[in-house]
Amino acid sequence: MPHGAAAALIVAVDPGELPTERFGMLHRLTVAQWATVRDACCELRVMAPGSVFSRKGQPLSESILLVDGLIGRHVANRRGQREMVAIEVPGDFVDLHGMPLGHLDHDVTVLSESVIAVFRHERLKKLVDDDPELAIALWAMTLIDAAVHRHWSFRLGRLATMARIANFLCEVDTRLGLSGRSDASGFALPLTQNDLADACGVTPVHVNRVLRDLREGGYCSIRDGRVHFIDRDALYQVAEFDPSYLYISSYDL
Amino acid sequence: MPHGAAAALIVAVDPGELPTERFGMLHRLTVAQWATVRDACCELRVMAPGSVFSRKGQPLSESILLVDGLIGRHVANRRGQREMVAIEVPGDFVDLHGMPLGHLDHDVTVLSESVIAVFRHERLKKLVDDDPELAIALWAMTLIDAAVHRHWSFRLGRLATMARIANFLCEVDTRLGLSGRSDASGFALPLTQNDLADACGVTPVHVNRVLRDLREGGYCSIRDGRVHFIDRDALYQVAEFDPSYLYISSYDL
DNA sequence: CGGACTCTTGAAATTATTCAATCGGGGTGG
DNA sequence: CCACCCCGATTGAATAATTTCAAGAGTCCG
Repeated sequence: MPHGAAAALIVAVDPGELPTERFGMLHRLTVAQWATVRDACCELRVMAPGSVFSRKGQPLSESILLVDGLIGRHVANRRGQREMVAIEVPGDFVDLHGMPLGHLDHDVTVLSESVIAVFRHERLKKLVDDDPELAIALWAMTLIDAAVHRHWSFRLGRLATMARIANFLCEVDTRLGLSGRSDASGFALPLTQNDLADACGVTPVHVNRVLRDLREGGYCSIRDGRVHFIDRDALYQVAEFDPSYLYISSYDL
Repeated sequence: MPHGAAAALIVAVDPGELPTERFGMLHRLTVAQWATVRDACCELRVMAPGSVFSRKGQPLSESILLVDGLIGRHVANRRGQREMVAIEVPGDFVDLHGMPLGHLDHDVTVLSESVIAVFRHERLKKLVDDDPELAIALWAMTLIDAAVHRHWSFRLGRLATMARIANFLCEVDTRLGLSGRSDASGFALPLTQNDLADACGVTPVHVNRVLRDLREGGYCSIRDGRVHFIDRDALYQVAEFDPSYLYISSYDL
């Protein structure tokens, strides 16, 4: 398969493989709500990195939950300028907003090999029609998404590049931590410097230099698709990271 | 009253003054839905510019709809750095997301004298519990909010400053146009250059220079709190503005 | 081995910020 | 009533941050 192609489902998996335990942002649902939602899943798929799950404007009839891996959402203009406007970690609904809206304003791209759970809109619609509490819970999950967007605007508009990249890393660390995918030594982050540049609104060359500064400044280093903390507290400090926008305290942990 | 103080309700108005006709984003509701929502309004208020409607973290029991004026939402950190992460125009629900979430991750500030309609969460909750279609419609309105956030991330991350400021102006023009508040000559925009700087992630000094470039480049000028088009098409061009992210085509006009 | 992609570094050019100063209008206190 | 003050707008000059252009090294893969 040619590199960078808009590839393709690798393999379909039995939806029974979907964890019965909540993980990540799914902790916002009660145990009963997750059981209800989980039952509505029609399919599990494994997707290859580089594949495009859906494109801006395309009519949608299903939404997906990320079970494992990393997915990005990108806004692009005609000139091919691309900005990553969101990154999804396990436990996130990637495009639940496609259900009320019908189509998306951005592309959805698989950043690293991912397992996704597919939900047909008609079944989700029935769930929320029948259960106003569940509707509010799912609504709230999309609203946290929006809160993260706001934080990204703040990060892009007001933080200097070192703080900006550090802040991005802290967010991913914190969100991955919600599903046990981060520990005191660091976390897996299989992104290229190009991806980081897309997410942080700078050029790849500049990302490279700032990562060196973070490394030489004793904050963290990135090697082999993994962030290694050198001084985690210092990193959070230089990032000016305050996780309150993630609304984690209101999770049902 | 001291200048810049966190002031104050000017006057309460009879909720009967709330228009029976839909305006702006409210066109996304059906006529019947708007009648239902409108009935749930408990109060109309006029607020002075500079007053803070609500602050990050503060528990909320009501949400507001902007009827007239301009309202900004700001994210700030401890160091006092402030970024405007959203601007609200008439017809927008300013903090509907406060209902499912309970508190906000940002401040809500009145940018110019505004009329707001107040809705108690308990009444909104009852509306959405009783009417799944209305719930989805309100949900979708908050999702368009998120789509605008994504566009702001794109704008901040990928557009050069002139395109960035122009793009901001085009967005406000388009959104104000939905309630007849913009015409071929321009539109009222009672913001300071400082506000523009907050919204576009640059310094006020730089905003000033770029506004001069826009003026001398024959795009638009800002005088007396009003944007005057010199060449509206050229402005939209230099802004690389594509309004699809506003989901206007799916309005019930 | 060739090709594609990623990471890395240097140097020059460009963009944006910072610091400093001026100007004008609107409102305030004397 | 008027001098004063604050704020917003404006400009210049020096400094700092970032991009652009160019080149080279390492790696993976067919």
